[in-house]
Amino acid sequence: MGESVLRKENISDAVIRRLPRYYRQLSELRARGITRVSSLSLGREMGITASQIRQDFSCFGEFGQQGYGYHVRELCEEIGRILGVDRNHHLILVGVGHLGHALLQNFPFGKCGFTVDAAFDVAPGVIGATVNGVTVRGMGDMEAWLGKNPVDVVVLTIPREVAQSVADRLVSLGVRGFWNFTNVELSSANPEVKFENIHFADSLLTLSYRIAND
Amino acid sequence: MGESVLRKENISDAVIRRLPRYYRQLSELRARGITRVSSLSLGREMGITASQIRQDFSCFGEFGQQGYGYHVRELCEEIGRILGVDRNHHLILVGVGHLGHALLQNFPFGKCGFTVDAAFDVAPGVIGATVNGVTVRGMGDMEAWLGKNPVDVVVLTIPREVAQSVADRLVSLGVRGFWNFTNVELSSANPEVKFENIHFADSLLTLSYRIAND
DNA sequence: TAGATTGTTAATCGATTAACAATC
DNA sequence: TAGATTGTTAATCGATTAACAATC
Repeated sequence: MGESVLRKENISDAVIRRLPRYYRQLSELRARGITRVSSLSLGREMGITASQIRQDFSCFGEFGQQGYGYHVRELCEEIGRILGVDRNHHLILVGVGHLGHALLQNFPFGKCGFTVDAAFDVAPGVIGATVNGVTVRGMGDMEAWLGKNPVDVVVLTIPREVAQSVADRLVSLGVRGFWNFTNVELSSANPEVKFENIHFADSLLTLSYRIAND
Repeated sequence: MGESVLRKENISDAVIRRLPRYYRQLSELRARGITRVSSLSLGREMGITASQIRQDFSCFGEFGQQGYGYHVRELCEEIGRILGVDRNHHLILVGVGHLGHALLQNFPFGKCGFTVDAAFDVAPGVIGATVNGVTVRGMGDMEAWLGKNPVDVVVLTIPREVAQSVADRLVSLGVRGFWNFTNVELSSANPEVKFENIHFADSLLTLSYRIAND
């Protein structure tokens, strides 16, 4: 028990997307001082079957104990490790507009295991500024800066028109992960490069559909 | 052909979530001046099988023509109607912090079919201000204001601690749709109430997982 | 020990893909 | 007409749920 090695070859996207929810729920149980949880009770709280929870966890190891359930802190830390919360990834943000600014100010990058090393923008007005401890640099400095400071992920909060070209440029500089807030589908010839999209408009439109239909 | 009535009883969530992507892609084809598209070519551009595209569309009507394919403008408008882009929904935003501010400034609510009627906050500093044409009111005014101005959707950009209680309050005032940016799972006893979540942290954590694993 | 609950195997369900007759 | 492509039915694939032996 307790080995956080990958046991299954192909973890489905559906499973991966449930992991952060487990992590959140377990963190909350922890905060509430609860030390033990069964798949049944966790499932009830999350609206998920106990079966699914056990199946999901079994992709990554054996974290429970028959007759007892799961130790909340251990399971929470285990899932945190699976998600990479302890890896101290490095990240930069490109595009310090309203949204980029809001993320720099509010978003708990640290809690997700990320350190924000820099921000970049084209507007002379913001270049040189410091937002929540992060220095804003000119986009022209990206090559030199990334040469010395490799990063794992780039947050893209730039206009959609330039998203793909900026992404291409960053891929050529070694970036392999993009947190994409532009409402376009980005792609790369290199399959190692991962894109995670936050499509605001898509999200609101599904809500629009649902309030009018089901 | 061309009837945008619901033909299937239960449209799966997966289908609904693909609709905005179709809408985006078709809008782009339109902007590029392309008038005709087949399920095969649309699928190639989107990384989806032609079969799936035809299955998806057939949930809502018969929009194509054998031997020809789909008329881009018609199909785009049809999907826009399905998503409710033409319904002129009304919306308010609650929580005018950095993120709320950014959404008010940047997000194209109008293109999604929404009119922003007001914003609310607790901070005396922002109450009375106008952000991108939207007046910020005190949360104490919500009851009176919503009594006179019913809305379809509330954007929640408030601290997570107060999210559920504010949502409850709004549900009791007749709100049936929430665009939830707080990183908590909200719920309502009323199954008519829909929650659409944007979980930033969950999204970044799945990216964190993927850059380290597959 | 008896009861509880796991991890896993088997059964079910639903979603995706393939195939094809209909027809523009 | 011949070629292309639809909408739909059938086949396949994968994900969820149920069942249960193992065991704490």
